[in-house]
Amino acid sequence: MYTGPVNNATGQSSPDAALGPSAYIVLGLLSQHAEGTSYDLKRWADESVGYFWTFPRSQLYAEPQRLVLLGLLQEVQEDSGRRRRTYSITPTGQAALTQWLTRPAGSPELRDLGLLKLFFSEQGTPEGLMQLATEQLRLHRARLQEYEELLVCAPPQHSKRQPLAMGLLYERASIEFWTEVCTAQP
Amino acid sequence: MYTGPVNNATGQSSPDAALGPSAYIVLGLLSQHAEGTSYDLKRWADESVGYFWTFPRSQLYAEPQRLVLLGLLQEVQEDSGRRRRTYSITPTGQAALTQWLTRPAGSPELRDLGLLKLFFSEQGTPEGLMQLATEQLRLHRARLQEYEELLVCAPPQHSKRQPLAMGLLYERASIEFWTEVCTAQP
DNA sequence: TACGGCATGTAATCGGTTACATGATTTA
DNA sequence: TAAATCATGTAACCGATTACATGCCGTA
Repeated sequence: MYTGPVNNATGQSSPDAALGPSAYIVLGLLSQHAEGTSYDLKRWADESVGYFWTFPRSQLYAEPQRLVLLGLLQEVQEDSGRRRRTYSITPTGQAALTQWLTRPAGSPELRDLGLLKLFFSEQGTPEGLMQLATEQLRLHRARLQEYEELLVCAPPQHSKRQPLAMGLLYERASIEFWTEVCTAQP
Repeated sequence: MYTGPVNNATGQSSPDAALGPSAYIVLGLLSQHAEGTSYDLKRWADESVGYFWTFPRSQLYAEPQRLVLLGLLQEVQEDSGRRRRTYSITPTGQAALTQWLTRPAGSPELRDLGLLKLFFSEQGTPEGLMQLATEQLRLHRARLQEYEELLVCAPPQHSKRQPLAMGLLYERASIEFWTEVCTAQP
């Protein structure tokens, strides 16, 4: 039985309690690079986290605005021309970022559309299944090659090379898997 | 037992091109099992696709409603007691499902919060990083064990065992990876 | 100077998540 | 029969995606 509304909030919410991952991507990128516009963020993301975590460009316009309102970012807007906004991280923002790093990350999911289709593949034709498998093989092979090239010129820091290493392991596993799917077809 | 009215839609057959993955999960599950309530869907999902693609329970109330409006599902509501809704797939829905299967799935993403934190781990402490790595190791090991047990009693069809096989590969790769992260720390 | 591509932003919409709420059934 | 648990639904909010627009700049 429900005994009434539980409202234990004092109206003073912990500032960064419920930020999404993309908020921390913005904070993280602005912590590495001193400052940047939404467009800069887009470029930085595309060649780093973008390889395993993507989102549309418009997020990088909306998200910083929210973070400014929360005091985690500081914004400077040109007063002429394009009036573009340049963001930088505040001490509060930096604190929120490092505090986020200490919280557990939880269990990741594969969330793979290809696997989903495979799971329901009985509803389709064997040819369709084969198409799916060969498409996935092609994509994973391309990804793998891309990663191998990236690894050559990747920055020396562990934190930047390691995710790439996981990418390699994942792509190789995927290639093994879809190859197996291909050959297991009657 | 089910005496309620059939809620049928205007069946506008305009392109279903823009349905999200969860729509197809619902369609797929209702294609395998003849019919079911939202709660049934939840149970089926939890013990099948739920291992690599999760979503909150409330989705399984909202999504079928949308699909009924589109004419892809048929709904029968009890007229007494809980007035619960039982859904079944229509021929149109079945067609939408099989057609979805033929469309390319695209490149999957890791979208792993742990990797994200690792990527930004320079902003934190070495101890925090070690915590992250050991947490991830623990979670992946638990997942791996779960999958191995599932494999024993999994249904014989390829389409159901194969995603599990990918799960095994992924978990093993992840364990290898986070172990390496642990030992690479100074 | 016209054009194409790079850069920059907003609005509308919708799916997904969280929180709220209650009915029905089993069990202590 | 009270309590716990299973089962079922709705509402509000918000992040994320899509679509819409337009400004600036290098170069042909």
